[in-house]
Amino acid sequence: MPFKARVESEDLKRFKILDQRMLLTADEKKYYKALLKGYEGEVQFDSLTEKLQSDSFILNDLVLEVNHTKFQIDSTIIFQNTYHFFEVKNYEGDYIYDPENFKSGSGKPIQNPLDQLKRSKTLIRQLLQNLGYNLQVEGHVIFINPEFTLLNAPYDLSFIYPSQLNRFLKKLDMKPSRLNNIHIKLANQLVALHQSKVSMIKLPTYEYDQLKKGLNCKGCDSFSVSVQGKKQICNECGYVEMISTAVLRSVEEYKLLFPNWKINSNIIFDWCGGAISKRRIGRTLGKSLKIVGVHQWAVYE
DNA sequence: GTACGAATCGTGCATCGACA
DNA sequence: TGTCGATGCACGATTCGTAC
Repeated sequence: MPFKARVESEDLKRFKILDQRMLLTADEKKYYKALLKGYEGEVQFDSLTEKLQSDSFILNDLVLEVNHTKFQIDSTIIFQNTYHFFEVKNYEGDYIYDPENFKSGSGKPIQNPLDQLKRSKTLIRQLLQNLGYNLQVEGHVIFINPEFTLLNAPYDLSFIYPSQLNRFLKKLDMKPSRLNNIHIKLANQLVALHQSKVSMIKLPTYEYDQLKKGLNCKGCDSFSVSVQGKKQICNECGYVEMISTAVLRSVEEYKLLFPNWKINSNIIFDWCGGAISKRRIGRTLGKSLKIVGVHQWAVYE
């Protein structure tokens, strides 16, 4: 059980909704797929670190700030004498190592993860120093995807390839470690310093009118659904969901995309594409949300 | 499988009440 | 004073769970 678990960021959720409800440009789509793949890789790495038996604290996904510089750490493990941090890459296919430019198989230059690692290491050292801790800092780039190959790579202990991952974690797990109150204090401080509201994701611009309205399927995201009694049935995959649940799920999407907008049955009626009557929507909202005000000034919170 | 009751839903109508 | 969205009520239809 990690000291700080990873949660899917609100911006990634927003991107997913936008992908379903509007036509993204090719670049936006590519960017979203890369973000999603990166997140999946991090989750995959989390599932491996969770198995560690040694006395350690795992903190996933930290966004910290030192001297007005923000930086993100995919995964952190605090041992007795060492602060391990990890940059997880879910790259797939052949990549070519070049000290100047890391290149994908197609020859497209990408940022060398070692540069990112060095920068994070410097900032972490500064942060620990500022907080008054004297721990050794070690960083690694984890290539999590088994289909990844890095050509022309120098021997560098900072890179952990898929074939090395299990051995690496096993070695890490054998590290003698005994945590005490100082480590608990550090872990709590890091969680407190974590800037959950800061997002490194750049969302496409969107407006209500350009978004697709309607209820969608929880199983396959299709908007081709039928309402039969109390249930919504997907015409594509056959997934069955209670109407009330589908409406509330849709309301959550609306709230994510328009956090400052008011919610009433009329707006949600439109957001759901008019598939469900306003009275039914009103009843559903009334059961799960708090209503403030009356008549046309009523707002659900 | 059938019967039954409870819960839920859709519809229509009237009413409420702050606002323009 | 008209507008407009929420609300209450009545009624019938549908769905669901339970017992037999």
